[in-house]
Amino acid sequence: METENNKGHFIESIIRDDIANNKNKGKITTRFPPEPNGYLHIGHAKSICLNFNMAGKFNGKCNLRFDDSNPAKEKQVYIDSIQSTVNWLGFEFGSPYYASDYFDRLYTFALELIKKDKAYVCSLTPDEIREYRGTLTEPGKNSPFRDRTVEENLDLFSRMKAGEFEEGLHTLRAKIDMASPNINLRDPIIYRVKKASHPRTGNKWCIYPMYDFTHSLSDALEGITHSLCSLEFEDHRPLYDWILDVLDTPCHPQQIEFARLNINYTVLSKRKLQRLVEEGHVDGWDDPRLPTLEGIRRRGYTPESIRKFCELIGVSRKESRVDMGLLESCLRDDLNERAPRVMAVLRPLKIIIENYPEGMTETLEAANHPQKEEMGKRPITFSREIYIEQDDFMEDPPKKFFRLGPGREVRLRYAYLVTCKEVVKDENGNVTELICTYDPATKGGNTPDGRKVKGTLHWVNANDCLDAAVRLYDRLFKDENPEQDKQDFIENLNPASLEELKDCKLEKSLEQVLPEKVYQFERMGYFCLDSKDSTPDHPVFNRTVTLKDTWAKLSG
RNA sequence: UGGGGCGUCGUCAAGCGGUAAGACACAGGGUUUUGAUCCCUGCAUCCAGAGGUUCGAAUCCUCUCGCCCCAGCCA
Repeated sequence: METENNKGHFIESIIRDDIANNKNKGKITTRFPPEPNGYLHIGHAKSICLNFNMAGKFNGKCNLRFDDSNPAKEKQVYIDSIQSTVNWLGFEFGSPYYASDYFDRLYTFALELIKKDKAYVCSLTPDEIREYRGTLTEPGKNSPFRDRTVEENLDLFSRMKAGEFEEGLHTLRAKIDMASPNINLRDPIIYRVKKASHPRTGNKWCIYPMYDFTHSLSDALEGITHSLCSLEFEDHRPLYDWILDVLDTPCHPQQIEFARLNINYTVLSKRKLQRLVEEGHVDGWDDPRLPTLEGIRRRGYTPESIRKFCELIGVSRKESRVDMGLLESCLRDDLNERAPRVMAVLRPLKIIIENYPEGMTETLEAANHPQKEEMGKRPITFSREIYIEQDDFMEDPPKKFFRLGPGREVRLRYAYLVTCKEVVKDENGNVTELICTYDPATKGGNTPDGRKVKGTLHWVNANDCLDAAVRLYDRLFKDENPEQDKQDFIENLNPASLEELKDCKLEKSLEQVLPEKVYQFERMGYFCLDSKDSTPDHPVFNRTVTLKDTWAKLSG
């Protein structure tokens, strides 16, 4: 799949060089460090693939580590969901790691910092801290508590840990430089009091380490060699390095930043996704319209297609917005290979074949995949009454329309050639039924006389089919970039992102299928059983993705 | 008008001083019992702009322009 001399993206180049120079003894260890405060989305998939693939490619290891240092936002459900999602994507991580498992060691590191006079307990209020921090263009000023003695700091910090102080009264701050042009270096807070119960450590702690402190040290403790993160952490790298330089740590991982993923016609920020769910614009975190991995999975996306997508988009430092069409293309590519073909009529129009014997039923053979004989064949039944797609008939068709019309002949896939003899309408002039004739010589859809038929339609036997509901999904937003400032992205929601068809007729073989198994409804797209709302009595199918549709493009 | 980044085809993205890969999209054509798949073909004389260095620059230098990130006791 990849050429031998392909050097890969810039991170891969760095890793190759490091291995060539025997840095870290030639070992590679990466990590995927989600905070368990939400569900994973396709943007996380990029990071997951990057980290696991780099480790895999160079005989290394990738840790799944929960960055759980803020109990106010984190929950066990997210921890569970994240693990199963990473596994579903196809990556093995053994047992997960938790930053919370390092709380004791992190506390000891904080003590070390204090003893080295590189940290102090600050008793400014939150407002004062902000004030003292300065602005983007003005330097900050030193906290009046900056010169507390080591003893005093040790005492105060241990009392913070003991729970003697309420939230907001004291913080532990790194003593760096209040005049630094990099705001992250203006004595960043590294510990705060938070009297919250933690999903894993319960009430053991009432002080919790901040991200920069936790992350750099967790990386070092795990022997991470390459700490890959997104661009917005670039400004944090000096702090990451400062912490690891000042403290006596097992190693000093290299932080490398890359651009996070953006995709058009959707949003990929936890906050925005959360709003969509909480305000009820979608039906939960696993709504098939959402770019969450649980949503995408329910929709019918395969892990393989997501991994392929992540490979194709590349890794760079340029902020970009990838075309949703590429994701869909990866999906179709994969589904085209593995999805069995089947026939289903979504908007039924009844056809009566007047010269076909009443009460007769024939069993015909249909291929499960036109290009893959090994996928076998299945029986389908045919009778006097069948359904075809409403869109496959036009009373007054344009010349380029080669489906059914009055007097026209088409092929019913795997069955017979039929000709439309009569159009039956109701009192409002709506077409309700078609009377056709069939040519017995064309069984199987063959034309022994060699005559050409342009159109081949899918159909379902009216006397031997399954009733089902089918959900047609479209993009969630109308605009390519729903996050444009000025307007609220909610206003950009596509009102037609979900259309539910309730009177669909499916071929009988679909009777006992499992969710996540995707089928191609020939000429209609790829579909799978919904994992949540489907019941044996009332099956519900989701449209995973449409087929490429040249005709739709031509006909507007 | 503080600091840190980024600007190569419509969208991603290779390229690392030797004369613009690839993918998606798009446009033509062929095959086809899915207007699907598959198969051909085309698609940046040009790399944000302007100067400069060089035999030679998207690649080096200078300046200009544009966009993104940072002032949570979030990560």
